[in-house]
Amino acid sequence: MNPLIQQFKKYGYLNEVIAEEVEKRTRYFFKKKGEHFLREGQHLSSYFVLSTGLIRAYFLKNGREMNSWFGEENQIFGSILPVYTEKPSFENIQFLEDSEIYAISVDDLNELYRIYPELNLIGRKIAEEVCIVLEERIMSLHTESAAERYQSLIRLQPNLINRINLGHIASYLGITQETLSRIRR
Amino acid sequence: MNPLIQQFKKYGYLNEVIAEEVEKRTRYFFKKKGEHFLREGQHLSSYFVLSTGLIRAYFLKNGREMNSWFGEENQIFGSILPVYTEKPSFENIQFLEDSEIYAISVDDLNELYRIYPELNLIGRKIAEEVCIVLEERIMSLHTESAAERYQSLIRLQPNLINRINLGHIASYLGITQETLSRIRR
DNA sequence: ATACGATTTTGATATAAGTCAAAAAAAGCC
DNA sequence: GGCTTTTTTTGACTTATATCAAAATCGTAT
Repeated sequence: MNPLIQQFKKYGYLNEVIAEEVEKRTRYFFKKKGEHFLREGQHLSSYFVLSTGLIRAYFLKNGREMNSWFGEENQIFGSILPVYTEKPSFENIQFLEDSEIYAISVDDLNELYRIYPELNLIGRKIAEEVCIVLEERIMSLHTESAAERYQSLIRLQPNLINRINLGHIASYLGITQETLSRIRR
Repeated sequence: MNPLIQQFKKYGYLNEVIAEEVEKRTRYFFKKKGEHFLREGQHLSSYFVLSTGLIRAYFLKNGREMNSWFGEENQIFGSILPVYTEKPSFENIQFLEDSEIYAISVDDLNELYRIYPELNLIGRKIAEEVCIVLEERIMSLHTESAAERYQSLIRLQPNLINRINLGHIASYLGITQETLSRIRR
């Protein structure tokens, strides 16, 4: 059973028939550190899971890279936004470590939603859980100082601190790396 | 057909049977300006729509009110978070104008999801659309200056500026009202 | 061990936004 | 219309964080 199906099963019952259909449409990739999964402008939406590795999503703002999120092993994530807006993605997705990735395209997934409507239960719960994560991030950006945001990150994703360099973390927090260095001290 | 059902129908097909069941479970309220719909600590999750009126969600941070969002007519919104975390809501919801509100409790909705699994399609699309709105807010808080965030608000919800006082808007933007007053000038 | 590039820290200064206090303007109310 | 309360603006000063420059440290390949 591939890791993507394992993730789906966390959110609701997935019968054998549907699991088999997801399996058929799942693609496996091995990518080396530094490679990109998605580049800005490509319109390749998908949900995916890493069995090993680490990933970041970033976009360009005034020519500067800004990290929007990091992903570790056994979390489900994806770029959903472009699917609905029909705009090309402004998001870049890059591997920060050698990674094994299992992905299903949103086109394939939409086909499965159509054929097996009960799969929408899982899709709904995933989206609702994403909402909660996004709300926490909003709270953090809205109300916390730079130092507090750093503490929140440590609380929510403690492993990241040891796997990701200071510049990337600072950009995720919306501060400069000099400021983060001073906070750490 | 109540406004809540109208909103649901924007996201996908809703047959007569299900629409009737939603109708039965919809509650109507009239609330005067200043009244609360939800207060912190109450665990009454629901989706709702205003046919007339204006609403704000806020929470307390160091004894100070911080606005997290505003809602106008014919938008669907709700406090979903507490349902999943099983924690009491930290969110307060208050009417900024006399309002007519149509609400369905999340308990009722979950019952309908169970009986009519095809309703999950609509639930999924609503949650996915909420994700997009939240992502825009994150981008704004993450990358923009106070003045730019004010411009973004004007772009996304232009009516609010005329209906909501400066203090509330400043708190939503994460700045003081003195700063917003200076930005406006 | 040495040397190289990448990453992190430190220092000096600049800027955006906050704080506190008060005045001005607008909105409600009898 | 005049009075009170709320909202918005203005001013002086403070603080958090950014910027620019340089030094120190770390990681890794030779």
